[in-house]
Amino acid sequence: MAEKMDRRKARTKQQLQRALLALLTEKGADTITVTEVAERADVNRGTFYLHYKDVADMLQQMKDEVLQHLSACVEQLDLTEAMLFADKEEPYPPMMRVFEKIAEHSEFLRLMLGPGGDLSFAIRLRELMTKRMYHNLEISAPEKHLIPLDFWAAYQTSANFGVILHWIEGGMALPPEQMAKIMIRAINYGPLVTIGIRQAPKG
Amino acid sequence: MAEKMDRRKARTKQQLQRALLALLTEKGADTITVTEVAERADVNRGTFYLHYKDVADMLQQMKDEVLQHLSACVEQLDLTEAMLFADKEEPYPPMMRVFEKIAEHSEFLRLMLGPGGDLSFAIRLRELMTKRMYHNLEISAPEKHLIPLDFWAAYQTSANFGVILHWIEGGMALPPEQMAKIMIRAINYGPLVTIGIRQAPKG
DNA sequence: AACTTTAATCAACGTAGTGTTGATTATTTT
DNA sequence: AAAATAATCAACACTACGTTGATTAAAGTT
Repeated sequence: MAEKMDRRKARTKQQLQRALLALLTEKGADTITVTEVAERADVNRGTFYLHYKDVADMLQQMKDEVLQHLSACVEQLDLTEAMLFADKEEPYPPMMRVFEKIAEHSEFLRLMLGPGGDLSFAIRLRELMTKRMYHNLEISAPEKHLIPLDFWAAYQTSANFGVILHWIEGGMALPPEQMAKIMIRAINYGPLVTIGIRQAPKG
Repeated sequence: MAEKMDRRKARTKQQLQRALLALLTEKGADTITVTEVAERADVNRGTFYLHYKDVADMLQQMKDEVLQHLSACVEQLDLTEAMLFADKEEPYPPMMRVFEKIAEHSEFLRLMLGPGGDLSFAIRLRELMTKRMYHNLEISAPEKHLIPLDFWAAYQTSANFGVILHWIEGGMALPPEQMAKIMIRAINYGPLVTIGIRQAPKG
């Protein structure tokens, strides 16, 4: 996947990415020009086109990379396993690793998920986060209920995503370990109880 | 708030808005030019500048208008009142009016909340939807709990917003009446139970 | 209906960013 | 040391921008 890259190519690509990141903290993605990125990166404008088609393409590639990284972590999650940890009052390790990865890309994620961010990216990330978490539960969920199943899923997935968003927006004040705990609890003590998949905790 | 407008001014403004809406269904907002909007609206390019600063400004004004309309509806909500209707199995009328207003602006909302939409707008809408719903509850919420209060709020508000998003994304298949029911149930039978603000329903 | 005010049109202008080209220089790999 | 690859630079035509001033059309006003 990652072929060896010419040192020069890798270096200028990094310069360009840093430049774009810096510009994103200053102004909206829409208003950033190739000229600006190149100037900021101290690179000839023509050089930019040796790497990317335009600014939008560059951003897209960066998004894809981050999602790729996060995806690998999320793949490791197993909700059934996670529930055991919730009862033991311990953070579920794979969940911790997810939050650590998020923290690793904090700057980029904060930009892409805040106002001025990219809704398409947020939607993809939400799907990534929740698809795997619930794909094995859907079968066992009851057919008829107070709320249609698809709406229940929307409720649940958005809720979990909202917790993550809140963490990112708040500058990731809490450590990944505590976030893992909170997340598991949210999943465990949330509407899962209501919908009857899981027994209510004693409290 | 709405002063009488010269017929011409109102007419061309409408033409421009229709043109922008049409273009938004075809391509990303970033790539839409003043020239395109003017051409599509069958209006001189210079005329555009008599109404808006640029395309971004035009979109912003349209967003503000829609949010203004929705805000008026949401103002009418009272969560305490709403809970009574949940028990009675009836849709809470002010909630219905909210969903009717959403349906009224369905085209625009679908565009702004889907991929390619505007995250800033989504965030503002989420805040609008949920701020009023929980502002009176926060006081009565317990201090210490399994999940920090701000994370619980993030969970809850995102969850509710997710339900609305799901409805919009799905083409608003269910009628506002049924959505009002679902929404109230989600609020009522959700983690409110868990956090102890409300007694668990008998089921 | 005549008058006045306001909008929209049109052509033209300099400006800025775009995407590409070909020739040249610098760096890395082999 | 030689070959291959990247980055630089200047120049190009092109497109959209935002603004201007003069003109025409349509609305509101008395």
